Order: sequence, then C-alpha cells, then structure tokens
Amino acid sequence: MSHTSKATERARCVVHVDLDCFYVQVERKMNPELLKVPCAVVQYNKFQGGGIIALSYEAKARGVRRSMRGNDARVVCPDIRLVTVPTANEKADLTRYRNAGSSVFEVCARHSDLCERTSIDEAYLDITLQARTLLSNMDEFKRRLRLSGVMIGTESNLADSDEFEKEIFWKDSLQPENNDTQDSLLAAGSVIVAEIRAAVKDKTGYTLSAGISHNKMLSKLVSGKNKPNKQTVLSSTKVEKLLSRLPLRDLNGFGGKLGDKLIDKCSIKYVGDLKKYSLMKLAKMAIGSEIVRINSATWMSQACRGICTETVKSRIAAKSISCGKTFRGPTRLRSIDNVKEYIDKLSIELAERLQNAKQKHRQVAKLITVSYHTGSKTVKRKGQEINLTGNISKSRSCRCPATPNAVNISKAVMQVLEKELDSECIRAGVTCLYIGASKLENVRDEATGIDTLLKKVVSASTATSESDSHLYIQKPKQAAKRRTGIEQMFTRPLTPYEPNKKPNRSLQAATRVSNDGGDIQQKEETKPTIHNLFFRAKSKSTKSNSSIRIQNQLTWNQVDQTVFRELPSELQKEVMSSIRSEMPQQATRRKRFKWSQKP
DNA sequence: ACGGTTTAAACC
DNA sequence: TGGTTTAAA
Ligand SMILES: Nc1ccn([C@H]2C[C@H](O)[C@@H](COP(=O)(O)OP(=O)(O)OP(=O)(O)O)O2)c(=O)n1
Ligand SMILES: [Mg+2]
Repeated sequence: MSHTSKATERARCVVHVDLDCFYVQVERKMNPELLKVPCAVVQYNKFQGGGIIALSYEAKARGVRRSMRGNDARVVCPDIRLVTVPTANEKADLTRYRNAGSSVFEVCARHSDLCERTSIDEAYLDITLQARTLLSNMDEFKRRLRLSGVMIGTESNLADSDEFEKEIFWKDSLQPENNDTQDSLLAAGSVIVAEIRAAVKDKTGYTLSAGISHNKMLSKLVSGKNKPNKQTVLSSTKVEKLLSRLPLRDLNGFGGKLGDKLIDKCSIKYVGDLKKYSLMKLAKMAIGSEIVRINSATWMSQACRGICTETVKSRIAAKSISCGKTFRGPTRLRSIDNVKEYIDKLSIELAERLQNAKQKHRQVAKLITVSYHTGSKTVKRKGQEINLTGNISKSRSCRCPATPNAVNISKAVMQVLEKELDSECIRAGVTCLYIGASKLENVRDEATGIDTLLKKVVSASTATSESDSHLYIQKPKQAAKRRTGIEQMFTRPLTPYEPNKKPNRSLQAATRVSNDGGDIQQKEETKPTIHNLFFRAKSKSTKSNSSIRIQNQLTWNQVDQTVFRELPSELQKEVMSSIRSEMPQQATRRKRFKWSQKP
C-alpha cells in the first residue's frame, strides 16, 4: 500500500444484506413442500384469503404482489400455496420471523467486524478491516477468490441483469491487481461477502442478497439489483453515472412525501439533478418552502453525490419493542372494558418479548407507551374544526413497571388510558391499539444476567492475583508472526480504522457546528462492556490501588466454554477483545470464528 | 370494513 | 420532554 491516495486509504467496505422473500423462506424451511412452488405468506385468512405480506419469486413471476388479497392472488396464480402467519392472543404473532432473522444476523455478526440490524431481515456490515487484511496477502486473496466463485473483471455473474445494470455495476470495475483503487477493497469485500453468505446458508438454510460498496446508501442501493441469492458490487467509479439516471424515489429516504415534493415542486427527476442546487438552496427548500422533514440539506447534498458518512454500528437487538392490532369498522372498540380486554392481550405478548430481551440482550425497558386511533369526527377548538373524517392518533407514555409482567403492564397502560379515553372512545370507537416498550437500557442482572453465566470466569479470576501479575493493558502488538483463524479476525491492520470512535469533547462541539445534523450524532450510550461490568463489580470489594494495572485480566482458559458458546456474538466479541495474552487453542473455537469455507 | 404489524428517526 | 409524523420492511 505504498502508492495509495488518501481517499483510497480511508475507503470503507460497507455491505447491505437482505434476506430473499424472507417470511416465505422461513415457512419453506418448516415445510419443504413449499420449495420451488409459488407461495405467499398471508395474515388473517378469514377475509378474502388474507393479506399477502411476503411472496416467493415463483409467485412474483406470476403477477402476485405484496398487499394483494390471497383470493386475488389465486386469480392470477391458481396453484399458489398460501401460508398463514401464526396467531397468539388474537393477533398475528411474528415471533418466528424475528427469531429466524436473529439467527441469520448472529452468523453475520460472527463473520464481520460490525453488524447493524436495521429490520427484521436486513442489516449493514462493515468489513473494511477484513477486506484490507485479505488484500494484504495476495496469495490468500486469490485462493479464496477461487473458492468463493466471485468473478472479477467479467460480467458472467450478471447473467440476469439488464444492460444498464451490467454497465453500471460491473464491467471492468474491479481490478484487484491495481492497489491504488478503491475497487480492490470491494473486490476483497466481495470474496468475504460470498463467504458470509455461504456461512448463513450453511448455518441457517437461508439465502440472502447483498450490496457491496463504500457506504450505507450505496450498498443499500444495489443489494436488491440481482435478487434472489446474488450479491452486487457498486464501484465508486460508477456512482455518478448511476445517480444521474436514478429516479429520485428509488433512493432510500426519498420514497415518500419528500421525494414527491422535490419532484413536482422542483421538477427534479433523478437523484443527480439535486446537484444543481447549492447547499444553501437546499437548506432554504428544506426549511422555507414546505419541503418538510429531513431538515438536513447537508444529507441531500451529500446523497446526490454518492456521499454518506453514517457509520455502521454494532447492534443486533431492537431499540424498542411494540405490538398492536387494528379493529376495523364494526369491530372497533366501543367501551373501556373492550379496550382493556385487548390491552390485556397485547400486554401478554409485550411481557413475553421483554422477558426475552432481558435474557438475550440484558435489556430492561424504562418507558411504556400506549397509542390508539380513534375515528373521532368532531374536534372543535377556538371556533376551528379540525379533522372531520380522518383517524386521530394519540399516544401517552408512562414509566415501565419494575416487574414488567402482563398484569403490571396492563395496569400501567389502563391507568394512563382511562384518564382521557372514555368519552372519546365511546363516541367514535377505537380503531387501533398499540403498546410498546422503549428506552431499553442495558443492565446487569444476577438471576438471568451475564454474571451468573460467567460464573467460572468470576471464580477463576478471584482465585488468582499473583499469577496474573504479568497482565497489563497493552497496545496490541504488531503481529510479527502470521495470525490465523480467530486471531486474524482481531488483528488490526496498519492503517487505523475506528469508524465509531467518539471524538473528544471539544472536537465534538466543533463537529456539531459543521455537521449540521446531516449525519447521525451518536451519543454513545456508555455501553457497559462485559469487561467493565465484571471489573466494576470487582473493584467495589477489591479496592484497586493502581490505575494502569488491570486486575484479574481474563484469559481464555478461565472462560467457561459452554457459557461462552451461548453468548450472543456481540458479547463473544467483548469477551474476546478483553483477552489479550492467550489465544484459544486450535480445535474448538476455531469452529465458531473461522471464515466459513465451502467444504 | 377491509394492506396489518412492526421498527427507527426527525420534528416541534 | 412527550407526542406526532414520516419512512421503511
Ligand atoms: N410492507 C411489508 C414489507 C415487508 N414485510 C416483511 C415480510 C418480508 O418477508 C420481510 C422482509 O421484507 P422485504 O422488503 O425484504 O421483502 P422480502 O424479503 O419478502 O423479499 P425480497 O426478496 O425482495 O427481499 O418483511 C412486511 O411484513 N410488510
Ligand atoms: Mg428481504
């Protein structure tokens, strides 16, 4: 890497992964009869065959679409198989799909430095360091390139795409031999992504598609271009041309009212057209002339040039948990008792999912929110009448009970609801009910938490003190020897890369001024690492007298393997990164961490 | 009466 | 802040 430009050195490899017809795949795994035949997942099949929320590619080819009624799908595709979403507490229950998604992203997280789940079936990965590392060893790169089946500098894996995509996304854009190009990073990334996809298929049975580029926006833009079960790379050299003919609505964030307004008020057709507006103009449009939301002119200004600086975070667990149900027409709820009946049901589901969040992610909710729609017609205030026909939505929140079981949640919710609901609800009826838990905080919990699980670790390091005296915080050594397997995963290549490092205070202030809200301010929530949790607890009993010395440093042999294996991969990484001195021995943990290679 | 259930974030 | 709206899967 001696002739590289600054831009090339800084380039990231960011991946967007998206499961193919996801709910359908989940159902097919449970019932292989459904493989290779047109099928769809519906919820509530009582009315017109239910509403389709996911469909197989066979069904899509026959003209079936999402949001169609099951009965309508049968008109265009008489042999379609319809599977109904499970029901619990008199509502659709998506648990099986959530869990299936989690299993996939657990695998992704194990195989990438950063994995940020953004929906039930999508995530971003940052594999910059892994790609750099692979690129630093050409023999290794070539070997894995062959195994992965990724084609470089040809169009053969674009058999299904049209001319436009061929030209834009591939052609001769990847030339790994030329190190002074961002394309080589993407070439290496493509190999790694192929390996990750193979690992996901191997461990879960699911196929996914992926987009590989230098930022979130671009990888997301192309992840679906060759679905299903294909990955697509977008070279920086193709971005300008691509955006110049990309319909504005097709870019993430412009698919709604914002896009519509830009299109008909500013006669903008393509993303690239936005470039003709100065940042100042965009700001004025955003604020002054009714172009609502996304105040961030900066964001638009950068997006239309293919720039997106938002980093990939490390998070698989959801930040909030909610559930709800709609009650149409005659079924709308018309009494407090009727509302309570369903709040009770929703509370059962919410309580279960909160329990799960606590066990799996150490998350505890601080806030409960209840919201509802009402068909209220007359709202008069100061002589003005508002909203004659439309549904009004309201929401109220309250503190989450310390023991968030179904009974307590329901109690808390009804308490805030009773205050205001009754007159309105009887008059017009409640057409939707939702409850949710948010402000999920990470906590340590004796009964279910990590402390108990890591018992062996605690006892082992409590027993030692003298024998561990050689353990200090150290800068990771520049590896003189070649690292393999798990070691390689944690090796930091030469060019520093810390995308989520938070700037110090003064720098932060400066950034805020110039940044203008376009990219996300992450107030990192002082996330307690396993390391911190453990040693914070220790330091209360054992007063530390040295600030640089790490007491009771973990070593691999002190970690209970059976416990470790059950930890979410995020936590596995925390444990691993707190282990400096001793790396695991060959056989066992190699299995969990190594690059998945086709057998 | 008929696209429902969910998550995340910006906005005020 | 809490409450509302937008955008997305
Ligand atoms: N309006 C929507 C969109 C999606 N989903 C659910 C069902 C999908 O299976 C899953 C993932 O959404 P995608 O948009 O990724 O669609 P699919 O995964 O089904 O198909 P694709 O192969 O296009 O990704 O989320 C939903 O319930 N309601
Ligand atoms: Mg999908």
